[in-house]
Amino acid sequence: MFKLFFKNLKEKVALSNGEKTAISEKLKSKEIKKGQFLLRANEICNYIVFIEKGVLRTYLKDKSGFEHVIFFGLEGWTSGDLNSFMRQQPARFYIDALEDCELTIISKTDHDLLIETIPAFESYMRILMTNAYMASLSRTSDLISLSLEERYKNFITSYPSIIQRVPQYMIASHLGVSPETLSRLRAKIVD
Amino acid sequence: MFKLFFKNLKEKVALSNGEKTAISEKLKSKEIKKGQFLLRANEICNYIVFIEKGVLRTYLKDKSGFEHVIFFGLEGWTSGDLNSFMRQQPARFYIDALEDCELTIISKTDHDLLIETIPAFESYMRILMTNAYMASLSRTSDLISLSLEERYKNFITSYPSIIQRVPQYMIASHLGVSPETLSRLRAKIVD
DNA sequence: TTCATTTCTTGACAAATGTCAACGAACTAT
DNA sequence: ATAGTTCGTTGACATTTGTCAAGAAATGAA
Repeated sequence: MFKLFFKNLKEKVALSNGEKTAISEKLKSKEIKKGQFLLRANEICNYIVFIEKGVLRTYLKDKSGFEHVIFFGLEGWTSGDLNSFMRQQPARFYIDALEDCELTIISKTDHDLLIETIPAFESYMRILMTNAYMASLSRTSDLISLSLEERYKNFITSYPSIIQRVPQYMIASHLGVSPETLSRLRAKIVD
Repeated sequence: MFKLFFKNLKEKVALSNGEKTAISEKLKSKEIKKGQFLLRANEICNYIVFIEKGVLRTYLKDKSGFEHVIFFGLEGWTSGDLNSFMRQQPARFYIDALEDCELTIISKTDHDLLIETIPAFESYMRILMTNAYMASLSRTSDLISLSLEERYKNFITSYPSIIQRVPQYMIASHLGVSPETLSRLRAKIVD
């Protein structure tokens, strides 16, 4: 139970047995099937999730109803609408399962409690947020400064497993272009 | 000294006088003049900075030498190449002053020490990183899902003071378009 | 003020990407 | 295996944005 979560946690912070137990008591497991939603826009995001198994997609809809993928979550990653979770405000994102998923989840109440009572947990969250921020900045930098071809090649080499597990039109959306444009790029690259 | 920094800090975490003094001892002030660089790509980012006064610009150069603005920092914001700072690796970003700046700075060594010895400081950094991540995600979402016109209007209403203090071609770069395109958009909006 | 520099605008054209539609391939459920 | 659905590719054309060049406007320095 929570196996990958604790593996990840222990890679980032030192943890006594007592702390591990205390954290453990606040965690819950949740399964969702392919196609099901973990969260929809305008709902309140009640927990952050750690992905033990499966693939989650986070996306938003623009005012024309078009979906834009914000990110994919694989085993070992965390997911959730952080803004909604932290501020308990309506979510901007939808999160659904692209494969059957096993998740470890922490509610807002328990998150706040663990932050206050277990310094190692606050350290963990700080490191998680710092890494997430750096990754997000890198994404923005790529979006703004690289050509589509460069972004696509980066993506393939950085996340080869996502390519295997996610339909191409969602990859296109994550790269910020239409499915047709990505398809044509791929045809061009083969030459 | 460090006035705005402590104001900001105290808004986010409770702080005893002893803690304030301990943090205070690790801070330094730095001034840089308009046009000077705080950091260049490939250098190591040795400190994170808190802006007491002035405007900083963070940007990167693509392989053609074109500059792309990642963000602007105003009074009350923090800046630095976080990835370079945290991992002590070569920076991807340039940071320069668009106005004369007064900065409060923390070195990597002192940052690490404060994180380890003062829980309130780690809380502060966690909150800072969480907010930065949420802001970055929001930027990515906007970039990927909004039209240029929507992004520009958002920018104007969210950061009216930046419009006053920063040349338009840098705003264009931040929005991810050429100066000419933004100029034409503005001409269109006037109608 | 006056000159030099930087910034902004505008036009003409090129390149990249989007949109719509058709079709075929791949996948799924029965 | 088959029928229905989803996904990927391709073509034709529209739209958006970029590029290059020229000149106007704004800014800053002497």
